[in-house]
Amino acid sequence: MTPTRRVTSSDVAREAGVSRATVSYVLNNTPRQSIPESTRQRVLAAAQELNYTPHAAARALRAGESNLVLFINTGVPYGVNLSVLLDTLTAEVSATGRSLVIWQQRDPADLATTLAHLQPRLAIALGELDDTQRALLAQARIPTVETDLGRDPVSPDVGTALQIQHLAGHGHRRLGYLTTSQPELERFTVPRLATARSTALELGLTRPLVYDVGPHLPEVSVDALASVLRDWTGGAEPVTAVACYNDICAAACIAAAPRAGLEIPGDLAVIGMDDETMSAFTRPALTTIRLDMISFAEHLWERTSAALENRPEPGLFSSMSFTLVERASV
Amino acid sequence: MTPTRRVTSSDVAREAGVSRATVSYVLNNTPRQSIPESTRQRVLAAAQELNYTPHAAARALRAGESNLVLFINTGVPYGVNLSVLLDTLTAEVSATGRSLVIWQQRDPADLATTLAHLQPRLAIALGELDDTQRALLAQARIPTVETDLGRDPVSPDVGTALQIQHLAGHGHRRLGYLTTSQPELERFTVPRLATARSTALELGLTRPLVYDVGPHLPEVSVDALASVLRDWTGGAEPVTAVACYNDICAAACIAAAPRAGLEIPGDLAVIGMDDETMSAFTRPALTTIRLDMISFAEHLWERTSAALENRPEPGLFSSMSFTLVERASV
DNA sequence: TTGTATGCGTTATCAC
DNA sequence: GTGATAACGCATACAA
Repeated sequence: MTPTRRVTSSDVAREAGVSRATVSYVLNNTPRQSIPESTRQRVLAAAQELNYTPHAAARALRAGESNLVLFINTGVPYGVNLSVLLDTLTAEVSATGRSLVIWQQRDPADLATTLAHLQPRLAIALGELDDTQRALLAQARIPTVETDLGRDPVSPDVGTALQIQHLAGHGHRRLGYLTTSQPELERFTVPRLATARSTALELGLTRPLVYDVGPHLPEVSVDALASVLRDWTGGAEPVTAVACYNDICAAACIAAAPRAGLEIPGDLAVIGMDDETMSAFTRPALTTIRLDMISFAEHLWERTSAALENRPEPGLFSSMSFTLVERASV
Repeated sequence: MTPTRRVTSSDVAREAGVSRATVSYVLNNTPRQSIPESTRQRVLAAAQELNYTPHAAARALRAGESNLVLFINTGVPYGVNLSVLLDTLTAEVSATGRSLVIWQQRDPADLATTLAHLQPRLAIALGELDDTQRALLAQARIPTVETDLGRDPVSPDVGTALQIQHLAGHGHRRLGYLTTSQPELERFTVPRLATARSTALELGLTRPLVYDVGPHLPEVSVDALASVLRDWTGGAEPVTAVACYNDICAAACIAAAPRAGLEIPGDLAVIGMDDETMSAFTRPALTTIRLDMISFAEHLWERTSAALENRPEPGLFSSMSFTLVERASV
């Protein structure tokens, strides 16, 4: 492991017997500059031979901007959906010669350091930024797109609407809704609950009963949930179906039902959201809503690169990308 | 949005009535240079006022190295575990004044571009790199730590061993093992299977029967699995317990059992791995192995920063960090 | 084709 | 002790 110096464009220039300027022109295919083929080949060969890679920092310094796109995850827990989003976005961004880089937020205040280290050209925030962070990004003049998972800020919440419509389509009039109070998820839970309510209203259903399973999804008490289900289904006007914030809530609900003496879907229908991998293996298998994350990622990048190039914003995210996954719980 | 120029150290110097050198000395607390308090205050005030942030690229160019630590995810799907690992590692790294940045690998060949853009000081790879990638990192002289999720390359695979021991402790002598052939997961599946076999051997159990549920976890056929379970449990020497590569396989197994006329845990015990969130809500609730990802992340960073500072490698990852989560499926 | 200036922060060296 | 000058790191693009 000899501590060899970095290969710079000077090395290539010397090797090829030309100036550094020429090296730069050849390697960047500068259009305004014609280079004879023979020289070009010599330079290319030298670069190849020495395994030359331009120094990113120097390039960024000179260009005044970097090639990085920063993805800020404010705390949305990872699942298949986020996984696919990140995958697709990464490919999309790298196709433009840039790199997508993900930053997992712990302390919002650390954003300053991260920005200073990275100097991204662009930022995509999943979840909600606070005002200090927005100011920071604005001050650094980094165009930023804030987004929800599968929801364009201006698009309607099609997923939740689909849940309610599906239940109504099966004749259910009195619904329950399971939500969570996990703080990082507020940005998602609040609008989903609102959509559930308004869709039920539009469809002429009664106002859904709501239960908050608590702030920590892995620790949902199945017994407490069972007793809620008993209450909901026991009265004069029993709830016959439950829509859930996500598949984890739904799985808990499916686990709780038998303890309340309820059979699914006979006594109680349950619909989830997100189509997590394990949802295919609950008993009965969970009916849920799947979002085509690939097209959402493409839409998101469309919006982002529009911001980058001062193009007009693209239209709404297509509602066709939400599909009902019909299994056995409704 | 006035296209104001960036604030540079020259601006601060002018504002404070000193030279750029002095600004640098003050802002970096350079030990070899004494600065009187009055000057220091003036510089600090000016920097504050102008909201000065040093240009990362310029600094990196000068220093010859960046403050970035690159986390390369070669394709491990996101779940709670990875989520916690990333969270913890991010905090750990940022405590040292660096930034952890995550790169989701799509095309292994894109690593070259990413490295060129980022010039990370250090790399941590989750999953297996190919030789081209290793060469690339070596050539760029970026110290790299390759790792598995929860398994130090030199530590024994305690998790899988625990699974088998737990089943043996409950009197099971004939085991089945469920694995997957998803290519990105090979790095995990192969050693786990090997450990399952060797542990069974050590414990005097019969050699486990193995079934591969296929390359794509979300599409496991529950029916096919049910028929395998029938085979396994039907012979003269029936399998009485199944250990699974992960909780998803285990959930599929729990879903398949009733179709094979098997009751869990009465006729067949099932144990998973990873303690996914939904595992608490299967029926019966899944017994599984949890890894304390926080301590694993700390260990990983320990190892990584040792590589960085040429300190000796720390010891093995403590096996105490694996715990059995006893629920109802064994 | 090439010399040279430019972008920005850091630090060795030197002057007061 | 205090602070300024100047050179350096590397790639790029204009003028010659």
